[in-house]
Amino acid sequence: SVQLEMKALWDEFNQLGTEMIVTKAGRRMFPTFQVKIFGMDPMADYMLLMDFVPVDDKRYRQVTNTCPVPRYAFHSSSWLVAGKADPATPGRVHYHPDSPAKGAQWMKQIVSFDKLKLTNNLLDDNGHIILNSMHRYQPRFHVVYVDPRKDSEKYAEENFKTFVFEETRFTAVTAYQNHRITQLKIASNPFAKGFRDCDPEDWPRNHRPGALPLMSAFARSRNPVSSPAHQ
Amino acid sequence: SVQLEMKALWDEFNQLGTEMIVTKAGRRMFPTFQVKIFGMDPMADYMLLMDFVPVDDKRYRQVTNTCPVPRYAFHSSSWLVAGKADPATPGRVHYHPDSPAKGAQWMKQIVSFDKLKLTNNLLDDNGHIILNSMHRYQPRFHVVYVDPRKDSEKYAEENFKTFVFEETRFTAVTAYQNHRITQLKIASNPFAKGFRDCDPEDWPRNHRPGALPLMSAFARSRNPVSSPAHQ
DNA sequence: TTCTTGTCACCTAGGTGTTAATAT
DNA sequence: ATATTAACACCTAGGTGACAAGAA
Repeated sequence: SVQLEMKALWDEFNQLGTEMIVTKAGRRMFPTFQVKIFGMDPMADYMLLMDFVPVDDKRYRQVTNTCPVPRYAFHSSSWLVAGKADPATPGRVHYHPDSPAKGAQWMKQIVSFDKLKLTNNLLDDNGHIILNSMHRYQPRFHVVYVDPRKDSEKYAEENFKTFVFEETRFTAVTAYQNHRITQLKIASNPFAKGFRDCDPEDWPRNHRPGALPLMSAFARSRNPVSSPAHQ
Repeated sequence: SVQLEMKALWDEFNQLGTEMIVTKAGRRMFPTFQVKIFGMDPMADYMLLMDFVPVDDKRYRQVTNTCPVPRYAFHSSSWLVAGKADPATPGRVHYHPDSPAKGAQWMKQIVSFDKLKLTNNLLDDNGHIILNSMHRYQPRFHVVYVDPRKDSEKYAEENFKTFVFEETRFTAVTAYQNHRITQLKIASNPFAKGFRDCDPEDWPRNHRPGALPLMSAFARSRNPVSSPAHQ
């Protein structure tokens, strides 16, 4: 069995509609996909990998807020279907760089996919995961038992196990669309500390799930709740 | 067979008498021990590891230069035997973190031991290599073939191969003793760039073996050649 | 108008020798 | 006198969102 790490943080992002930046050079995910694994054979070899499947066949676009009141005249509020998905990207797979390794090795600490990078470059030759911007994806985690038997291909089915955590779904974007996502990233990603404007001490040390994310009063006051948009 | 990388740099250090810093927290080696490997079975598993053996049973001390002429009144010039070695340190071993891996994996790129750290802390619990300061050591590189046979212990001898490069010998120190070693480290280690005082562009790009190391004229003028000391 | 790209200041994380203080 | 330690400034290396300019 597999347990998602930082589930509370994933939930918080998922509630707002997680966005992940894709760039030509490749961008890491935040939160990072990390799991604790249980129940492996300590002496057997396993490969760990991830892939990403489209959640639907839709392309998204940003809803423009045309409210005339100045204080609401910022940007946008929620997602709108913009048509059929773009042609599928090469369905790449990311092997955890420690693969293959013994079950004991995998289980004795958190397995972190922090080397995994997302790109929108269809011609990428760095082995990064290629995604279409403005499309939604579901990360999947796979465990492959390295079967020592000579005819191991026959048992491919039973040596393969997939785990899906719906709270890790996200929209690939080239720039953040939802300002609250931006603020939550800034508040919780150590590498974005330079953009914080309050309570630098309080995160993530004293963070309790359900507590308000650390945003400036300004950020907190606007963009109240994203609600489904009807055309 | 195994080929030492950066041999020219190792030779240059060795000619001056290589010193490696040891600290409580652990210090990397510079130059880093790196090798190219040939002739493995691409499909077989191997473990790669290093250890360090005392070159002799001597303890060293610095020769004090008592020359009264001011311009030579700096510090020291060469090494002197100071007595029998201190009690042996725990003979630790450093496994390359990618171990075990297939021969094909090891051979397709340079194998670098840049995670290896040296410490003088006898109680170290970070798995670092423990050495006595002011003692000389010979790094050794070992390749272990992971024998799939059930009674593999019987073949331990033939599945084990050791490589020694004498030019990688060094004296463990807590602070540099030979100023020319300091200067060569500063000139060739990118992390010490902040201490360079000339030709910042010229190293190591245009470095030819045998060329003078980049030192300030001041450093070059003093400490001319270390010669063996007789008591 | 909407989306993408490249550059940037500002971070994290950690590897350098220097230096002054301390230990032996 | 010699050896060790700890704090420090200055690097490498690379992960952030902001922003302005460009592309579709």
